[in-house]
Amino acid sequence: MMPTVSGDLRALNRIRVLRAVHDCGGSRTRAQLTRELDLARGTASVLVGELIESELLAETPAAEHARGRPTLVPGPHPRGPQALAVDLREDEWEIAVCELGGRATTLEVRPHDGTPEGAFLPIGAALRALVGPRTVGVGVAVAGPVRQAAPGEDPLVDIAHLRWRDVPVGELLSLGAVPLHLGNDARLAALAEARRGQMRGVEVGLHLHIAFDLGGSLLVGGRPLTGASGTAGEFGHMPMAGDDEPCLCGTSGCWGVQVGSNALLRRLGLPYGGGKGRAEAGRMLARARSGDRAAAEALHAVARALGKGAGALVNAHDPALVTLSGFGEDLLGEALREAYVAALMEMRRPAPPPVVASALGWRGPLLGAMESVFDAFLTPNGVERWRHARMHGVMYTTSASAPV
Amino acid sequence: MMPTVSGDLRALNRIRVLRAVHDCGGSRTRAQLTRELDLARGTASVLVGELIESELLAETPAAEHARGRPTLVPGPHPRGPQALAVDLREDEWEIAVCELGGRATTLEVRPHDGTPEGAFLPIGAALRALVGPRTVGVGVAVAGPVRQAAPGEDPLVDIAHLRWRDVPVGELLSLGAVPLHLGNDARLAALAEARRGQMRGVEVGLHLHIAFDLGGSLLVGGRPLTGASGTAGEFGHMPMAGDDEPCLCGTSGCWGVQVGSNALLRRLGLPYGGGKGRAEAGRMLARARSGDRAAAEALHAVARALGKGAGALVNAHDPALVTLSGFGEDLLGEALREAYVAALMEMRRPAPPPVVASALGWRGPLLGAMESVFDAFLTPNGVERWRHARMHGVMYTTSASAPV
DNA sequence: CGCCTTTTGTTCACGACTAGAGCATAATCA
DNA sequence: TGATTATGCTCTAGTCGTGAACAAAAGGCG
Repeated sequence: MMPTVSGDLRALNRIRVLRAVHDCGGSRTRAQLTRELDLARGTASVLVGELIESELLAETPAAEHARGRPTLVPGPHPRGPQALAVDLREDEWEIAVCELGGRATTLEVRPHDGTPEGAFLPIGAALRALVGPRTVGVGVAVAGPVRQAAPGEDPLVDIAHLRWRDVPVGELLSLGAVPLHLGNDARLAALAEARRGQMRGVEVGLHLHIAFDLGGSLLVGGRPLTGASGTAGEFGHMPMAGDDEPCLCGTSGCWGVQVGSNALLRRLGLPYGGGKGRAEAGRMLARARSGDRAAAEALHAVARALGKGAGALVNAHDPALVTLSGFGEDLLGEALREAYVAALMEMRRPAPPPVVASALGWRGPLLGAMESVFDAFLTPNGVERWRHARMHGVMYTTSASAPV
Repeated sequence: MMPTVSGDLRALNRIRVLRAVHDCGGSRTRAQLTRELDLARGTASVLVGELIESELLAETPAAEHARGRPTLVPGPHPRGPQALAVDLREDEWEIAVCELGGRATTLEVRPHDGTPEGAFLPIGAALRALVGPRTVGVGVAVAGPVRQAAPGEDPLVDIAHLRWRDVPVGELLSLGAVPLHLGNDARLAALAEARRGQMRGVEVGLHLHIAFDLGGSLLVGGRPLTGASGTAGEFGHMPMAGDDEPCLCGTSGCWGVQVGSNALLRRLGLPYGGGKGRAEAGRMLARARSGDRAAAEALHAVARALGKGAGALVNAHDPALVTLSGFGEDLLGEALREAYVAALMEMRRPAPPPVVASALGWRGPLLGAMESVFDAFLTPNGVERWRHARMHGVMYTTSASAPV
């Protein structure tokens, strides 16, 4: 992504325009974009013209006018690029179709039986029915680490709760040449938060996604870190809780064992694990809110564990903000805050990074899956391939026949 | 750093050439560089010509010839940019002068009395005597967190061992308009390791620097993360050791309390802390190597603590490699390795990231301080300011009178 | 010793890009 | 209705990198 010739400049500026339109959800006028991106009016004219011609953007009249000549609003083209996004949780999955600008329309929500085939074969069938000439990629959020041993190899998924080991999601989905972007749910929730949530404009942030257990991601420069093989953010498997309980990951004392709906149900002596108990956990949270002593005590214990670990992570990574998605919102409160501040180094206590609820809640992973597709598309390669495909009337793929 | 006009292209390519020369230590021929950077011969000709004219590079004849016309080797110019680098440890400091390409010449090594004034006033005097028209910045590595509350504000330093709080290093050094780059020693050791050590070419790596206690840095894309206020990498203040001993940072159970020369001496019942005991710790390590039971047991306990925490960090961040500098090299061995693997998630055990000794050892922080200066210099702003200064015969500074 | 081969440095015509100015356009305001 | 204002469009000027043609400086070889 380092331009060396003037042709690269044009490609880069095309992407700057598309990215700006996408990030603002198609709400800015062309004149505003021109100023924001510091382009000459003539340059913007040429750029937008090209993007309209290649069916990447379409302009609609602006609703409100000031004094001068009315300006237009660039937004998604009716035949423009589409991302398919999937959120696969331990107990159900959801598919949405998304356009440039970030509008996501949920098409299907269905439970699954907890086996890789039971989950991914129906998802694959549903996706294949949706793929068309507008599709630029499929993004899938899964509730476990996504591991890519070497670049080019198929990524594998493990979900300890469900006893999934080395699940070849790509094979099970059978999407052919359609680009597949697989990602961990917590990381994708963080990505969505960075683009359209509380993390907007935050240089360094920590996002924690609490569902059955705990996942997270460190956001740097608006992008979640991936690690060498794609499995960064497994903060739950650091021994920060001070106990020695065994964890399904193969070690013991893991922080994640103490945080999440599994931990809550375990503390209340209820059955947990295996991807079951989402509704039950919700009921317990409601009871805690309405004064049930035992439920409240369990919730506070979980909140304290979350706060302590969050404080330790803040010590280590110095984020400006901490956001919580999934059940995290329900854990916010005095118990969390006390444990959090107590875990902070004295140096950080005068101005502790705020801990706040995610703006996207449970929709984070799905929206992040969408963003991961558009992130791959809004690159010189991606956009040039689209233009090439539109010029020659072929499908958009990452393989062959496209200019490198 | 996003080019939009063709002039930015030239500036960017200038930097690509300078960066390549710097990173290879001035060992590549012009023809090699041209191929590596994928430039046309004509372009390279113009670029190098400009860089020589502005006294950034000088060409010397290549020692060995192949068949054709002999090529030249671009290297540092005799009147070219210089960085001053300082490594401030708890007990002594060192100053070196460095040129483009990375050659560092140590000028002075002196002990200090452990007070901010006792350390920084003499350093400031020494630096002011060295500053000249070639100076493009001063880099200082300090053995504690460097905190910048808001951009533009003077960074402050805390070193708990020495009871330093909010030390205004910039004021004490009084360097006037010379750009000052202050950094944590562990982070700078990681930076040096990424540029000229084992971390070369590693996308995601974890570096741990063990001195009196423990510091570290996560390397992403060849750059150490800094955090929101510059204090990322304080991994030692996560409660990963499983104990509850109080830490000078204000909390308890900190991993860093169990790792480093302070921990080693404490386990042996010897006096420790306050920036004293480096030599004593060295003697104990030698004793352990030569078979002393008590010393070996203490060393192994420290190594196990280091291994356990390193494993936890690898679980969380998924690096491809872990490097150890300072005393870390002495802690490598079976005790560390066992604790390390035991702390890894089962998923990571088939191919655990190697844990190896740093290539730069104790020189890491100093060389990292140098790299931090050149990192700031090898940017469009930095190089354009140098060219501007050389054209008008003025000093290089970050302030005023320079083109933005 | 002289000539051919090989590799590198230099020069220049060419195409591509953006900035910026001048002009056209389409609304609001008085 | 005409002045004002902000925006879109068109065209020229300046800059950049490419790539080909040419010059230069060595080694290889008879």
